[in-house]
This record gives sequence, C-alpha cells and structure tokens, in this order.
Amino acid sequence: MSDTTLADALRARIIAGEFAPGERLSETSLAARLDVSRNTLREAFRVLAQHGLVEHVPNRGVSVASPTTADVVDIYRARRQIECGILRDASALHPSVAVMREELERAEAGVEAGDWPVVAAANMGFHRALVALSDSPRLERTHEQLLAELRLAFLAIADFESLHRPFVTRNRAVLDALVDRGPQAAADELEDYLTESERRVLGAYARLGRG
Amino acid sequence: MSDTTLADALRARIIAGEFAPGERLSETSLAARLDVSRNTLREAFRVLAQHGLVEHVPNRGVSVASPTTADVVDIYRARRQIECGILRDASALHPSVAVMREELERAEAGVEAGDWPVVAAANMGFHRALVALSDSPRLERTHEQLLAELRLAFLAIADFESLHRPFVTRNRAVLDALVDRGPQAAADELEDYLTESERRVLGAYARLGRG
DNA sequence: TCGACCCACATTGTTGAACAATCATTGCGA
DNA sequence: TCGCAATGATTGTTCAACAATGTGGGTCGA
Repeated sequence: MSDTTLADALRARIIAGEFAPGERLSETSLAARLDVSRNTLREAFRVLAQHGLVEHVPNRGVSVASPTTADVVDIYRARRQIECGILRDASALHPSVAVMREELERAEAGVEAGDWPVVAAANMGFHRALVALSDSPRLERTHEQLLAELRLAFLAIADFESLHRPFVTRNRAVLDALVDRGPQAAADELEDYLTESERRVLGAYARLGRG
Repeated sequence: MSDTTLADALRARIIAGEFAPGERLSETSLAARLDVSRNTLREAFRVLAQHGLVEHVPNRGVSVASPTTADVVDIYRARRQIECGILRDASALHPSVAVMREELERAEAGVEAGDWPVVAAANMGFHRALVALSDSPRLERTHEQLLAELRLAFLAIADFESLHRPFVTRNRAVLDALVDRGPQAAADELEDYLTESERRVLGAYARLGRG
C-alpha cells in the first residue's frame, strides 16, 4: 500500500474515533494489525505528525494527539485569523458560496433528524467551503489541519450535540450576512461564532478536568 | 541520526541552495552521501514533503520543490492573509517588536556591507518576528513553511540584491507605522510591501521563462 | 517502611539486504 | 519515422537484526 494512502487511511480511522485521543500507537502491534511493515507505518506516522494528528516523542513513539487547553486556544486563534480574514475579503458571488449553502442545509437536515455526527461533518464542511472562498490551496491545507486537530478535541469531549447543534443557526447567520450585508458583517458574525465555539470547548474541557 | 534531525539537516541544505530547485533527489545516492540508510532518508523525505520543500511523486521519487508562478501567487496570497491579519490585531508593546527591530538593523547593516544573503535572512527574520506577534505556534509554523517555499523561488531567481535590497526600507516603514501610527496603518504598509515583492518575483519568473 | 540504585525487559531508531512494482530508455522491426 | 517490446534503473515494501533508549520491577540498605 502506498504510504500516502496508508496515512490517509490512518487519518480517517483516527478522525472516526477508532483510536482514542492520547492513545499510544505501538509500531509493532499496529503494523501487524494493519498488515504493513513497521517501516511503512513509520513513514505514515511522519506524515500524520506533521498534520498534528499524532504526537511523536523521540524514543517514546507516537500517540494520538490530545489537544490541551493551550492547543484549543491556539487552534481558535488561528481559525479566527484565517477564516475571518478570508471572509472579509470574500465575494458573495464566489462558487463556493453554493457549497456553503449545501453544507448548511445538510446540517439543518441533520438537526431535524437528530443525527449529530452528520451535523458535525456538515458544520465543518461549511467552514471548509468558507476557506475555499480564498482560492488558496495553502490556506485550505492549513485550515484542514486545524479542523482535524479540533476534531480530536471534539472526540475527547464526545458531546456532539452541545458542540454542534447551537452553531447551525450561527452558520446560517454568517451566510445570510455575507449575501445580504456584505463581507465585513459576515466576518463579524463569524468572529462571534468562533468565540462562542471556543468558549464551549474550553468549558467542556474544564468540566472534564482538561482533555 | 534521528529522523527529525535528518529532516532539519536536509532542510537547511536545501534552503542553503545546496540542491537546485527541481533537482531530483535519488534515494540510493543521497542516502550514501549522507551516510544514512534508505529507510531513514525516506522518513525524512515525508517530513520535507509535508513542508512543501520537496515534491514527492509516487514511483518517481522526490525532487526539490520548484515553485511555479501559481505557487508564488498562492504563497503571497497566504502571506497577505496571515501577516496583514496579524499586524492589524497587533500591539506595538509586544516583545517581538524588539526582535523585528533587531532584524531590521541587521538587514540595514547588510545593505551597508553589500551582503545580500544576510539581508535576505534578516528580511525573513523580520517577517518571522512579525508573525510571532500573534503568539500562535500554528500560525508561526504555517508561515515558516511559506517562507521556506518562497526561499526556493528566490533561489531559482538567484538575484538576491534586487529581491531583497528594496524591501529593507519598506520593512522600516512597516515597523515605524506600527509604532507611530498604529496597527492598521502598519497593515496597510505591509500589504504594499507584499504586493510589490510578489510583483518582483513574478517579473523575474517571467524573464526566466518561469521557474 | 521508604527511597535509591541497578538490572532485565520492551519499544523505538536505524541498518542492510532482498524482492516486487513501476518508470524510463534503448534498440529493434515494420 | 513510428510503434513496441526488452532492458535497466529507481522506487515501494518487507523482513530480520541490532543498537539506543526508556520503563518498570526488584533488591538492598537505612
């Protein structure tokens, strides 16, 4: 199996919650379980470590990342910088606006159905489409990594409903603001969104005695 | 040798211009030359590929990245987004302002001495310190990768003087604006800087028949 | 009982060799 | 000249081994 494919497969498994945040990933046993050699697995680990999905400590192996409070704060700081900046410069005519609307509707349908994993995915899709407004592959890549890390924080908290349900209407507000009141208003809405979302995550962390 | 150390060493060599942008990096010969095994080298390659410093094509190995015109445009787009956004929210009292001043003086001394590599390094140091105003490790990491890629573009152009000399006074203007006229004015100055710098790089690329 | 030290064990870091898979080139024939 | 198959080189992957490092347990002494 190609190492990139392997890294992608591992990434998907981690994001799906197959491995708990903080869980130690033994090279020997995981290699056996995935039916690849240790060397191949190690190459995949390097990729994931660069993505921030696993943490690599020399001579002590890799574990699934488990974002600390400081990490969460930093992730949201970076998100604010990137997402708000992009939105402020965005055009409501960009094709990606349609994608944002699709994801929003998917999230709203998910709320109706009470399917919180769908809501979570759609909310993230909304913000991914938002970043695509920038037409910058590098910003999209960076943002994608931020979302992947953040998803680990969500996994540690595990309460998808309270983490995602309240934010569907906020995403609606962001999109409406972009279309009706212009990019600056949308950026302001988004900043509120992110501040509130960060507050929720940090609150849950505090209740858990951190992540 | 630890793989991270190896990746760092390779990164330094690439950035120093030891390998030309676009040059093919043979696993066997490079492993022999660096006195490491192929497997270890491959792990380091994965790290560098994630940094955008080398390009990895399946079954065709890795080459030193050689940014295309589109890459340069994207790098500057991302820089504008990140650096200007940070500067707009920055405080002139942040400790990193002192670092910016140091790098600026180093650059000015370099201009006096006609030492363009020093000027180039100091200019980049200035912008690195600028991003450090954000106190965000993730933004710093992303920005560092952008600079590394950009350095490859500079290497392809090779005319350090015209790429870096004009921008020392512009950096001075950014710093002065931050201290004297506030973050918004500084962000405006910086936007001019980046636009002009991008124009220069693209112009040189055009003269070379692209990179 | 408690703490310091030492040793065996487990895991990672790295190597070298081997083989399959894929790509590039060369030379042949039509 | 063009297409094509054989050939050689390089990458992808595996395996086995050993060195280096970290971990935990157990002994010994106070």
